[in-house]
Amino acid sequence: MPEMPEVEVVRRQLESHILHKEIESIELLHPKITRKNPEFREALVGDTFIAITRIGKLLTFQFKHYHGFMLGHLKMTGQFIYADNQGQIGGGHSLTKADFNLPHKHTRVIFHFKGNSTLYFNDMRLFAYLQLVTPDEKESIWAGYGIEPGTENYTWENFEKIFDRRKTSIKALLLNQKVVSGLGNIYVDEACYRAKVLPFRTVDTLKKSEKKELFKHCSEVMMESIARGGTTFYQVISPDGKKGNFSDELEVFDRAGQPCYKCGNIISKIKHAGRGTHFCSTCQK
DNA sequence: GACAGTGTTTACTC
DNA sequence: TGAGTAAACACTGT
Repeated sequence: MPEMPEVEVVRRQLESHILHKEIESIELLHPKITRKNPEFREALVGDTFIAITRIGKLLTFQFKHYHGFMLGHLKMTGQFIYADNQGQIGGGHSLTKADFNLPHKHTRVIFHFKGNSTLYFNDMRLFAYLQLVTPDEKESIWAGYGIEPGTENYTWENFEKIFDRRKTSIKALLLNQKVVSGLGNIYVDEACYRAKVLPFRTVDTLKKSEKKELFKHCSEVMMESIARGGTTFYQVISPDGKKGNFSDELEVFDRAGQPCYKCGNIISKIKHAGRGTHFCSTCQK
């Protein structure tokens, strides 16, 4: 599910719940999640999370003692859920881990903290991972990411350069994490709609004014989504067990066959760049 | 029951 | 090097 706004919401909630808590034990329920690293548990038990950062959709955890990082990627269906020592999800509202049947058959890793709180890492499809890396590995992985909305390197000067010598489609370019980091299928479709460009156009046909619109809306759509807790369709994704409500703001994604809010034309859906792609053929050129 | 589709990324082609 | 496709997997919806 998650794109950058959803991962950022997860990061913030994890930060508020698990920092400075000592890891008492770890249950590894599926070897693939930790990339079959036999030292995973041994490396982290007794240690403490001290920082959680993010680049694009990649979470990066830092520890008090372990000299290295744990990278966490949710891919399509990964989720973290936190339960406090009373079993309350997110540490104190009406939901409990019984409401989520935790742990369940898709729970892959469980962190037990001193004081009896728990962090569950669930993933249905087994694409997600929690991986230990050295500081050098972390640096080189981070260096591979493109410019990211909401950070200082997301400037018009840098954005304009991503179109140089490229002939791929707008959608394929914006989905490429090495070029722009954080955008996924939902927000690319939404940004193209707001910028009034068709996502399958090749980037060499874009006018400067259109590139400027994309620059603006790629960032705006993600910032608005973070403010609303992200986009959630049918799975709860955040450690607090709460749903984001940015799905109420989606103008084209998942709206195939329904009328465009601006012109009333029916929203189209095609497959492009290997992904479901939504657009209004009247509003977007 | 079979099969297409799913929000990500990467390895593999050409 | 860039671009397109399939595959990793387990579900849901038709």
